[in-house]
Amino acid sequence: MHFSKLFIPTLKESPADAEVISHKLMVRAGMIRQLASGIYSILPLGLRVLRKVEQIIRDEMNQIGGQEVFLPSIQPAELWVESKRWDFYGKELLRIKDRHGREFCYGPTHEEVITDIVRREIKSYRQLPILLYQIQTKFRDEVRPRFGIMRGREFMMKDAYSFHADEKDTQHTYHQMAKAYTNIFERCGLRFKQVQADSGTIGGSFSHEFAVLADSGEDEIGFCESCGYASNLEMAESKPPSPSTAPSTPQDIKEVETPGKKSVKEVAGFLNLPAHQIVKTILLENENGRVAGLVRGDHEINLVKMKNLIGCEWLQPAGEEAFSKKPELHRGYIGPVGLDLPVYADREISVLHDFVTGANKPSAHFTGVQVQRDLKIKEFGDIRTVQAKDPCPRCEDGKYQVKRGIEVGHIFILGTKYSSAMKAVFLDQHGKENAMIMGCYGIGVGRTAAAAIEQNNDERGIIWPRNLAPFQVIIIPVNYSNSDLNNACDTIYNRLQEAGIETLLDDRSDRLGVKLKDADLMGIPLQIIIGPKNLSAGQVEIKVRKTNESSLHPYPQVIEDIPNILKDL
RNA sequence: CGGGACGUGGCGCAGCCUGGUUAGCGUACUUGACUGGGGGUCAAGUGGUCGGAGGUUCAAAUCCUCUCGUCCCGACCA
Repeated sequence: MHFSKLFIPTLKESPADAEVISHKLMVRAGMIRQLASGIYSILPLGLRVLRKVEQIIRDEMNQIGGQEVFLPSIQPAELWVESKRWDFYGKELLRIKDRHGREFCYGPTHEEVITDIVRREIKSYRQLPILLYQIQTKFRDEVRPRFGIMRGREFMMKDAYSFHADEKDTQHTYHQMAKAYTNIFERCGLRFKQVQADSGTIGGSFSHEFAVLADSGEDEIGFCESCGYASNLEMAESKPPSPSTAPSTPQDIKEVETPGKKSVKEVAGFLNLPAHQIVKTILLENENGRVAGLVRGDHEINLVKMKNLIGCEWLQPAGEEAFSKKPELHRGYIGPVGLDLPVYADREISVLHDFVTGANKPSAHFTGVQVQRDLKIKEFGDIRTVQAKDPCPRCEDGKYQVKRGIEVGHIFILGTKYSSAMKAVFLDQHGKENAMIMGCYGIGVGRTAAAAIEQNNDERGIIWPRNLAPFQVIIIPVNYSNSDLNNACDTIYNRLQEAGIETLLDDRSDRLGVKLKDADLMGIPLQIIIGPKNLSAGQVEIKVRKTNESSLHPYPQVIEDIPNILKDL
């Protein structure tokens, strides 16, 4: 392709509203433009990259027997009512009405549609399993879109769904899928981790995320270098505490005045005690009312883990009205002693002695509190968020590390959540009717491309991993109107094209500096720079974007070497 | 949804506090000349009525009210 004919509007400066590096660079490199909050137009250069990601995904999906489909993005409300998600999905579901007033939504995901298709067409265990996937635009009316294409409201996603006759077969596909995802992200040149994850709104029994390690990531990943255990921090297990020996003479419970001392830090400082001798009481609400959670003062409560412990639908911090309705509760002075609520405590609490809690009255705390003697705990469990340097739950000496990650893929086993609700059933060998077991598997296509930029860039621009690069090679003449240079460029260009190497020829009349800056910005892996002095000496310069190293090669022999040079990038 | 900020040619910004000439700068764009190995120089140009509506005033980019949009920080997700 000739640069002068392409629509690649590069920019010298980053737009003011771009925050993360991938967003800035995608806009500057002329890959995307914003239309509205979280809604982007993909320009030619951007589309080339997305197509690369898609092709890798297709390839790996097909490898494990996936069949590509293309489902409607506009979906009738009835299906969503059937799955109970019409109400449950909330405001994120973009709802629309047609001219007859019939309700539809713009699909944020496609479990309903795919389950509907499968239940109509598949009746027998003989037709199972089946794995269908699509690459398509989704719409989620996010509370807060941000980071450019990384968290858009409209975005390109690969979603796959599998249907099975039994659990074992579901798990088989799940593991194949995990392997395929690993292949995909490796081929995309990403550094990532497969981490244990919560199954979130979609529900189900087990689930992994694929997280690309990057500081701009919105997730936190806890992992152990020793044994390889890795989990989203919202699910990461903590190691059970080792039993501590109770002091022979436990302190008596005593009320102390702590005026104005509300936070753990303030109370610990005031009483001259370490933070882990303070027990925090967090007031929460779920569908059944209020509950309390207890964690050590130096720990943070983990709502996801606590929700799973309780087994409730949802769980969130109690709002302000919870305090105004219950005058006996005082913010900063709540404690579990005599608290008339179900109290769930982190396991670490069970080995504490002589600790401090709020006294449920203003400006007072209890000291010398003992678990057995003073507290009524409904259940102990792992409800705290692990921290860096915590011991690994899976091996002897490992310690947690915590890094940020971008969730680019997520795989779930859904069980029969949708198939039961929507009656997707089949007859087994014995002629008995069963609900199909389902799995679902997503990859954010644009997010994957953005994540690749987050991991591969420098002050000059993008450094595309080879397999995602919009072009493999860019030919940059110092002056394309010079006939010698022009000839050499055309020769190289034609030969590379014939060899199936995607090549961009910068035939613009701009000065060299402009062309080099753009080439660096766009991140094309290999630059071939052709100038009059080198050429008359029978040489051209080859520069590797990643290392910024350039070398002179004899022309025209160099043409034969390019494929090999590319291979090593 | 709660908290904060911003909206001035394509892009990046100044002007606003303390209303008052033709709204300014950089860049981009057009034309010409020179130049030609890292966003070059000079010259001449094109392009905005200051997000929108209402108000105050002799006079509003500037003050007030409302509104729309965008971004950032926290609870959700590919």
